[in-house]
Amino acid sequence: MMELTRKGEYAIRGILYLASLPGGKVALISEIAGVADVPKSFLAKIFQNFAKLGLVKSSRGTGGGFVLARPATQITLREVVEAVEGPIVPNRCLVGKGACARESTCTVHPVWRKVQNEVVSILEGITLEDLSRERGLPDKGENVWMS
Amino acid sequence: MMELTRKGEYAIRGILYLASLPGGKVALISEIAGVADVPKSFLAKIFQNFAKLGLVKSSRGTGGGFVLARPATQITLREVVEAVEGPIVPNRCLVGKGACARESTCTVHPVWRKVQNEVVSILEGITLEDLSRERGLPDKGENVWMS
DNA sequence: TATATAAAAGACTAAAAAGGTCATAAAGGT
DNA sequence: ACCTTTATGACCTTTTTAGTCTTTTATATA
Repeated sequence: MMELTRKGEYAIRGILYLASLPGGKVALISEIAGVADVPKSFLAKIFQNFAKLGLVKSSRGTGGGFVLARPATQITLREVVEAVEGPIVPNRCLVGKGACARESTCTVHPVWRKVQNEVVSILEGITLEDLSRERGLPDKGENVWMS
Repeated sequence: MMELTRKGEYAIRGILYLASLPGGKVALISEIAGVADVPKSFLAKIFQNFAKLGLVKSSRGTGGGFVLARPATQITLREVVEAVEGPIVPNRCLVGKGACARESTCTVHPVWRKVQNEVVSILEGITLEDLSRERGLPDKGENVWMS
């Protein structure tokens, strides 16, 4: 249950590479695909979508490529994940008002709502910066991510 | 992302009906399917699996049918969900030791681990009893499930 | 023992989603 | 012009989802 697709993994690896680059440096899709170990034309699709959604900026021709549209501190993991996988919704019941006929009586509903809130808030709390900044060694203590 | 399948929904609705019955009362698959509004032969598969996993007990022939194998207070939503959907694993990386080559360097890893722990602990904290016992009216306050 | 009743098992299917690939077009630089 | 690089859209294969249907096996009861 709840599995990230390959597309999602690829997307994260790709954009994370971009975030690891010195600010403003553009990267070619073939470069990103190489480093992130993702089929090139598949990653291209993913990044074209990122560009549409305003997560990255693209430019064509010589010297073109991709850059983050905003600083890595201002892009959350939630945005990236939702960009590729769609909204985080553990159950059809939660997609929108009236989507589920049972809504008012269903006792499971609030449980899924809570799951949704929990997951969203975890992913919202992590930026690309957090992820591309190398973690301190485990025995140094203070691992922000493990609860 | 993270969507419960129809099978998962059906499973929950079905077993919840069983949990709502006076203890020890058997129900026919056709009865459960009717009440839970699930295609009968599909639900049959689901319940055969539940039986194998020891969530319900089945008996054939006249007077046969299905009963919960344990009291509703001792079956968690986690068990039910994992019985149909498999383990709760937000990312391939988390399925087992060595499943992911990047494991030691991947900074996203701990985030998924945390998501997994959160979700599992929410679902583990809810029993079929909690779900079949009707909730108090919303304005009575104290809704245990909404955070 | 024959019969009706119910779940168990397994084969089968259609439709959708996942996971790509490829050819061509359009834009930008030299 | 020509080369580089992204954009777009058509296409494809494999896997998963969401079932159905038939046959078999177990059980109670007349």
